[in-house]
Amino acid sequence: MNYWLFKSEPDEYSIDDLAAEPGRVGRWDDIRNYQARNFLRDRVAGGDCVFFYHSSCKVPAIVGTAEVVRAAYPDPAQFDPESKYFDTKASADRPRWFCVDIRWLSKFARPVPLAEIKRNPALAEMVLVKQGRLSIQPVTAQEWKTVLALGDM
DNA sequence: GCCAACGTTGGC
DNA sequence: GCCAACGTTGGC
Repeated sequence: MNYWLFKSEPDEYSIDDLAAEPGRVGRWDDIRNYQARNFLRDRVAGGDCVFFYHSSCKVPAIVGTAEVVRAAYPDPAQFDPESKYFDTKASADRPRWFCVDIRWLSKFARPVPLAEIKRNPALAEMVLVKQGRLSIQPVTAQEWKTVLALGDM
C-alpha cells in the first residue's frame, strides 16, 4: 500500500466535485506530464491512499483524502479528436496517457496549506516541498500521518 | 502574468 | 547523441 499526493485546480475539479460523483468515485485524468504519467502508470495501485491537493488557487493546500479504486488504464481523451487532450501520437495499442479512478474518503476539518507544510520540519522532505510542478507524487507513511494529524483533528 | 524546474522533442 | 527549444506545471 502506497501513499500519494494528487494535485488539482479546484476551479477545474475540487474535492467537493469528487464527493458529488456517483458513489463518490471519479476519474483522475488529463495528466499530460511525463513524470506524473509514469507514477500513475507504473506505481499507483488499487487500495493506495491519496492526499487531495488544491493547486493554482488562493491558498494551495491539502484538503482531504481519497483511495485508488482502479489502477491505470488509458485516458480516453487522448483518442478523442474533439478533446483538447487529443494526442495524434497515441493509439489504442500504444496509449501514451493514463488515468485512474479514485473514491472520496474524507475532507479535512482544516485544510493544510502549502505554506504551513513548508514551515514544518517534519515535512521538509516532502516532494511537494522539494520539487514543485509535479501533479502526481509519492508521500511517505510518516508524512501521511503527520499531515493527517494537522488536518483531520 | 512571470518564470523556474523538469522531461521530451528534434535539428544537426 | 548533443543540446537548445518547447510544453507542462504551479507558486508567487
